[in-house]
Amino acid sequence: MTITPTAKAGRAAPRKRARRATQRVTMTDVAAAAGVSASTVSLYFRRPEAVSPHLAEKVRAVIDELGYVPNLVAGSLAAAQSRTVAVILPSILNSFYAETYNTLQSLFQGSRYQTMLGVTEFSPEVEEDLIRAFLAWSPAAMVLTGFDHTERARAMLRGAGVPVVEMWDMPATPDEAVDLSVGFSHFEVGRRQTAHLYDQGSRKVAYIGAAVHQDLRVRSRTDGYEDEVRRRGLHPPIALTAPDAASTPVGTWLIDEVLAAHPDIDGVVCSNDYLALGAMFEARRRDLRIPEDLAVVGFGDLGFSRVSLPPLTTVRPPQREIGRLAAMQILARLGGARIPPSHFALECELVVRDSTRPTL
Amino acid sequence: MTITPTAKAGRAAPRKRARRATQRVTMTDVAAAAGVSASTVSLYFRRPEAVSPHLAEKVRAVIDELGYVPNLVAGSLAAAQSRTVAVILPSILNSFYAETYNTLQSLFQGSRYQTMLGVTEFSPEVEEDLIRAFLAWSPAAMVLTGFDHTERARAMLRGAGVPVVEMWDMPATPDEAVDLSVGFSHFEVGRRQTAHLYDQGSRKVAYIGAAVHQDLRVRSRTDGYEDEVRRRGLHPPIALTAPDAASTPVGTWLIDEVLAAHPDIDGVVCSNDYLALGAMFEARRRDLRIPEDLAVVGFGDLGFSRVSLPPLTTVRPPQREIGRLAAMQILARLGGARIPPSHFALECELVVRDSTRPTL
DNA sequence: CGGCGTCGTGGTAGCGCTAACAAAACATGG
DNA sequence: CCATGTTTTGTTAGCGCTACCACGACGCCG
Repeated sequence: MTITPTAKAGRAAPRKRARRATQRVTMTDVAAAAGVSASTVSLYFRRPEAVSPHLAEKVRAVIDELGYVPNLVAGSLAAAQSRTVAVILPSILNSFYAETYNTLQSLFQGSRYQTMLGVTEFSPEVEEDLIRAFLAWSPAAMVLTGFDHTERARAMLRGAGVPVVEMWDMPATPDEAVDLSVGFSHFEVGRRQTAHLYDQGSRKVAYIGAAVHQDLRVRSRTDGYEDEVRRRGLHPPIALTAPDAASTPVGTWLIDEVLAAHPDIDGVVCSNDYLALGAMFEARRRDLRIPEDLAVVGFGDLGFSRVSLPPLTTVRPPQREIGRLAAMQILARLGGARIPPSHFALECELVVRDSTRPTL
Repeated sequence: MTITPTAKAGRAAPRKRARRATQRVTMTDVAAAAGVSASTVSLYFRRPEAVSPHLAEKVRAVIDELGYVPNLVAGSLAAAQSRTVAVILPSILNSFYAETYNTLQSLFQGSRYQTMLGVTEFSPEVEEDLIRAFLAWSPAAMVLTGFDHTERARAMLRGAGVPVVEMWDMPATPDEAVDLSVGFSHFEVGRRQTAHLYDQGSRKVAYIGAAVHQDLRVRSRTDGYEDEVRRRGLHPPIALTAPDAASTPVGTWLIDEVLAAHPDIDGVVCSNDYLALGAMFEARRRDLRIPEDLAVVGFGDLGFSRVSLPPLTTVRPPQREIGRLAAMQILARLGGARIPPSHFALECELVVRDSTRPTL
């Protein structure tokens, strides 16, 4: 005879549903301890000045005593909006994007908004996923880099009903942007870098770029270079680009290739200061004099550019200013201002140093 | 006779509370359209394999058709936990921390967790605020850098009841760590950098460091340097440090100062490759030969170190491996594994290049 | 002094989802 | 074919907060 295993004794009357344990201090606890209603506590957080000083003091004391931390998840659900701003960057290894993020974070933090950062590594598909994920958190605003999104991403952004800022580029046409944008013309930057080399005496100027296929902004700078070369008409454009991310080793490699094919170039425009640094290392290794034999101009004005050997002429993008303007526009909108979709065009500064300035 | 302004007509019977407009597609909409219950849709998202293929197909179709995006805020509230991992870094301008973040993001994304990034700029107070803000989102886990937190921050972390990983350092005693940790000994790194210079023939080795007061890890490396110098007993330690963030210009400035006070040093340990780069630029500007007159060792193995002039000897920290291990431990815990608080000690690799290798 | 607007406070219905439970549908074995 | 498991699906009560509304207490004015 088999023994019935685990003969469960007659199950008790349908016991009360187990209350899900959450030992966390809630707003209701605070209200009870302070002898006020939950709405008063809520009001105290959202508009402290609307609560009488007497009660406010009492609430404050209880909050401190109990160590109450408001549950933002619940708050965001009830308000159908969170105090979160989603920021999407192509890369944070690129220090200019990183600096823009720093500016954004500190400005938003000052207004009690939390930033969430996502990194796409230049893939529009990854970007689409990130946008979807962030939107599921009902952010108060979205900040993106560039205008290169998938159709679906664009649709989600349009339908989100929150301020959207696209930064670090300029829309070709007004409706290329989803909403607001802050940036500058990379085409102009490329042209200006190139013109500067000719103006300093170069007669044959090449271009080296990295991540061109992923980063449309690099592409625009390349276009600016080609345009200026054609305008001068001294030689056909010589542009060599690598699919890899911009780095110093890639710079040495690219300049090596360019010099092999065109030993007579006397100037080179680089899509990035890291590339320029690599190019300069390689040039010196070949005993080329900079700028006499090869003038070099970069982009980014990274930390080392000021003190490299020789100091590097470069274009300084308004990294901080981009972040500041983006944050300001968003905060104004969130504050109720009716700002129409618009673009804020900034300028880059050409910082001339010895890598293009012949010593007399 | 005054006309009553805006004589509100006898207010209608307490009208039904205005339903807050939310045109967003909800799970209930999906359920209705698919002819199933909401919990089936919910189940479909959490454990698709538990739903019969027939219904799953139907649900999937409706989701696509309606473009439904689950509201994670509501989900997190109900589940009392979100699929979010908070990551706090001291800086993202420092590319090794940035690389660790990249690794974390991609690993967590693969397991459908979203990362939230906060940057402290090396301030424990900012860190405390960030921790408080993140905790209000009930993250599934927290990842921090180092062990230097305020007492309140530590208390919050202990009470959070979620996995906590502190990375990039080694706890002095087991209970210095809140929970899990992944890192390596910076003291050992400092010692090893110094020993290497002596072993390569240097007789008088100085140390330059940046951000020492903010970054305890730099402090540990400095201690390692001093320990090794004392052990060799050839000269007293010569350490010069700057409060600024590590950068190439700071490197040129520091080596300048050191050489002014101690013209006879023949080796320098740098807390960071950027500093080392600056030091090398300045040394070459003074026509010092590297490594014959001055050997240089850095830390970080940044992109340029491999191709600089000369290539830089440096210590390569396991940036990716730190991120990978941290993510693995957390995912294991979240998957139900019972891992006790523990430390994972990693090794750094000394990469010897020409800046310390005399050419024969 | 009564009516009315304003201010401060409290009551309460959701926000959209998950988890616990219950019920239904299906499978299995004697 | 029934008794007994095992899936699969449905029902419902919250999660902790905010927004809307109601209400009482004042201050003000004619």
